[in-house]
Amino acid sequence: MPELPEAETIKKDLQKYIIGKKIVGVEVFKPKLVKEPFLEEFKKGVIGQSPQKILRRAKVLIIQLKRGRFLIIHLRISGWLFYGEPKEKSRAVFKFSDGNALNYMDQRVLGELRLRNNYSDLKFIKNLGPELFNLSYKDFSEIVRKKKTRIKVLLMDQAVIAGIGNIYAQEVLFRARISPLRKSNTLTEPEIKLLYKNLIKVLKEAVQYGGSSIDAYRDIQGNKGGMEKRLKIYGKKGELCPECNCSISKITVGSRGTCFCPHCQK
DNA sequence: AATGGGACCTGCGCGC
DNA sequence: TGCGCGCAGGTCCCAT
Repeated sequence: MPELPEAETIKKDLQKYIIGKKIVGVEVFKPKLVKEPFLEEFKKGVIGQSPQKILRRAKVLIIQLKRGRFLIIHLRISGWLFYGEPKEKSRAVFKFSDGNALNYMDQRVLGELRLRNNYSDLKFIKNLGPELFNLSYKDFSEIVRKKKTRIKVLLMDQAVIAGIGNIYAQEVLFRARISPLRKSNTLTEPEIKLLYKNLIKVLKEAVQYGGSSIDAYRDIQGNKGGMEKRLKIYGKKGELCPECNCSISKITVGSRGTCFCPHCQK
């Protein structure tokens, strides 16, 4: 679910709500979520700990604890966090000494919880390319001109640029008027410029509006994001294109559903 | 090397 | 009303 803007929203919320508080209890209702160490050791290691700092790398949340330990939360597709009363559908609950709980919510149970001494050698961290907001136009342009893969697949390749997923890839391509099927190395200089500009603009806009709540995603207080109302193409198959009034198409690109306007996006 | 499909899971909405 | 199917924000693994 969460792409960069949703993860960034959660990061800011966590900074506001859990820094310095003490974890006094942990319950895990879906043991499969805990990838390491073994469940009992995970619980023992987390209890008594206190979040010092919240980090984000791409779509992954990293909670820095004391004594050089890190609680790593990968939300995958349907994960989100809720701070408050323990919730009925929680997959895991971290109880704090102030009586509140950080609930790990995840309809599809595809997420991951890990307790480790480091995070940089985890596969889904170490293989990441540069963060989108740290990527210069020069570097972006070089990547796009060099690669032959379809542009949408490239945008979603975390080893190339970290943080973009299926919602924002579609959204950015629509705004840049580029077909998701175009081979990366066929983009012209003005197209690459427009794409870069929109990448930064749309993702910043999404952070500003607290991410997109298409289905499950909520912020830490359980509120919807504001960005889904501003999406122009994602999930709008059969609706009218806001630019040209043509019907919006849906195809599969990189084995993911992809909406686009065949008239506007060339 | 790059690409495509399936697996991992649950639950929703749709059509019959 | 009930059931089966397709589909969903990510990532990894395998076959080609």
